[in-house]
Amino acid sequence: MITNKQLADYIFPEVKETIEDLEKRYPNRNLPEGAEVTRFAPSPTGFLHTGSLFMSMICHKIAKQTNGVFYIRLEDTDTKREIEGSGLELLKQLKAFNIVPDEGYLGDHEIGNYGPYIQSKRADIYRVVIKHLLEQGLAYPCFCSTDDLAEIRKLQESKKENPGYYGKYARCRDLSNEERMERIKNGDPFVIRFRSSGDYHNKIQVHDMVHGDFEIAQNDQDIVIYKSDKLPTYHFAHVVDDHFMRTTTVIRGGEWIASLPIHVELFATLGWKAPNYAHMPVIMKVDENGNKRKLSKRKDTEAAVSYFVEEGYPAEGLIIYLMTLANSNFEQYILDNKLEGMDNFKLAFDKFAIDGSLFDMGKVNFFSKEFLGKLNKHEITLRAKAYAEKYNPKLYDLITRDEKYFEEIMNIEREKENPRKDYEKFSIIPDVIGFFYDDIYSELIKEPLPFNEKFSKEVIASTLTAMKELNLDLDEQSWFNNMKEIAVKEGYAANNKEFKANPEAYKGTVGDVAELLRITFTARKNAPNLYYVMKILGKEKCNKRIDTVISLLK
RNA sequence: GGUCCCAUGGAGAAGUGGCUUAACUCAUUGCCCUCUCAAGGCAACAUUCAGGGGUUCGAAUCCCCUUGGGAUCACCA
Repeated sequence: MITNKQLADYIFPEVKETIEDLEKRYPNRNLPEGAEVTRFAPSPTGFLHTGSLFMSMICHKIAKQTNGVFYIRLEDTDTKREIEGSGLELLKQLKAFNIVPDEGYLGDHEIGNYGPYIQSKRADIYRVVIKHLLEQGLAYPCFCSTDDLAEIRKLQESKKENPGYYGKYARCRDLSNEERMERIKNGDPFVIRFRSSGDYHNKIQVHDMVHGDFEIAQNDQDIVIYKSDKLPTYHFAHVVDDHFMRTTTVIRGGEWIASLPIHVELFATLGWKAPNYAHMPVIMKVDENGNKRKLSKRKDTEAAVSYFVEEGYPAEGLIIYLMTLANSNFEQYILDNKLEGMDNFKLAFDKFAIDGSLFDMGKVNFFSKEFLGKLNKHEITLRAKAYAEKYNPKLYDLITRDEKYFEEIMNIEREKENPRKDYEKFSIIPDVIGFFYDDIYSELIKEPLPFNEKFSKEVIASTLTAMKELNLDLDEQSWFNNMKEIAVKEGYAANNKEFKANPEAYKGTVGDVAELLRITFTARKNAPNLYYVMKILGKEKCNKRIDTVISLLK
């Protein structure tokens, strides 16, 4: 008779280590009381999803605020879906959002004593545990093909029973070791399944850091733990890795709640203490039919973190927004603290929303504007330049033509208590301030200028000509008074009141004059403060633009 | 369909039996300021907490039902 041990040895002859060896190799971490060891465990299947950024931000923050450890583990056991190079890209993206792991996979190398941190490189570790399970009769090889599985499922559906590989449907569960051995020798492809002792009709009590306590049916599925490609499945790898990497709290998406019974049983069977779990709400979006659904990378631009990077959103804007989604009291905190950072904010699991909330682009814009608004001219220029160099040649060209000039433009109404908040992202800068540059200006004035139709060409021309005398060397108030004086001389009312009292007596008001000038200099009706626009352009250029516009009128 | 979770305004939410004629933030709208815009200031926006029953002197808050929404049921993670 063939024993479990003999079978296990036959399947994994090369595995000599035991679980005890692994326990020694990965000792408990020596950390202060209350320190959390968290991890972000992405699959290298593409670029960073906004939901993943959300998750990793939380893991990072929780570890930081408890003086714990935040590490990254690459879950690359699905070789079919793997996209070459995306692991490195993931790390770069995280770094752009100031999420830097203390330990683990770093893209091109790894640090830490609990590695390897790439699952495909941990095959030997999984095998030690699987061999142990095999020896104990807690796992067994399964030879069922996809067709067999489909057949089982069909049968179950027809009988309205739960689908899956369990109980009497687990055909390979009670094969004799002789038969198993023979089929393996025969070269039959196989997977290894965990032998569940659970009963679906029994409930287990589970605890979750954000959901609290709830009941859920026991697992009774003999899940695959070792695939035919000799790599573990998620469930198994999670249990083994988080145990030996000594994770204290597993922070992951709410979609994992349903498989919690599997993980609970696996931990219990192995005699290991399960980590705490914190299942996060999933970020949602309303689709065309008015239904909520998960933010989808295929359908929603805002689902890809790269979108925000390429558009030039400040990383802080998105992070602040995501933090408000995590703990809604963060919003008040960050506003009270003038967006100065979150180091003193305590993220609490029990303050998380349980249901997924809708992604609100408007609020991302708001926080981004706020953030960009409080940067000084130097900082915003540096950031804009760094962004433009990578993603926006047009903007990069504008900045590098004359960085000081660009800085002054950025500085319009910036150095004050409540600065302008014109930009939520760098990519819109050229559209907003392009008129400051002659070549863009000359493109803009090819379109008809939006002058008020009540003014004849002659009036516009004479008014503009008179305004050439406007003194720019004054402070703002005196400058405006000067403009008023000239305007009055030209037949405009000094203010609205006077104009309204006797509309026939005037061509218009100073406001109209300011508008004429604004349109002349910027080719638009709306622009930043006229005084600063003129100061930055300079007297000479202003008068030149006046001449240009007058010539266009004819 | 089974299992689990959730349900306060356009959005994020506070609220854990009386302090709530429901806070705060974004969005929207209006007014003020004003050379336009941005910013700023002020105001409006749920007579009511999905609906219905109950418990209670008293419920958004506790219980039940209904309805609606979400998650999940792979050799994917």
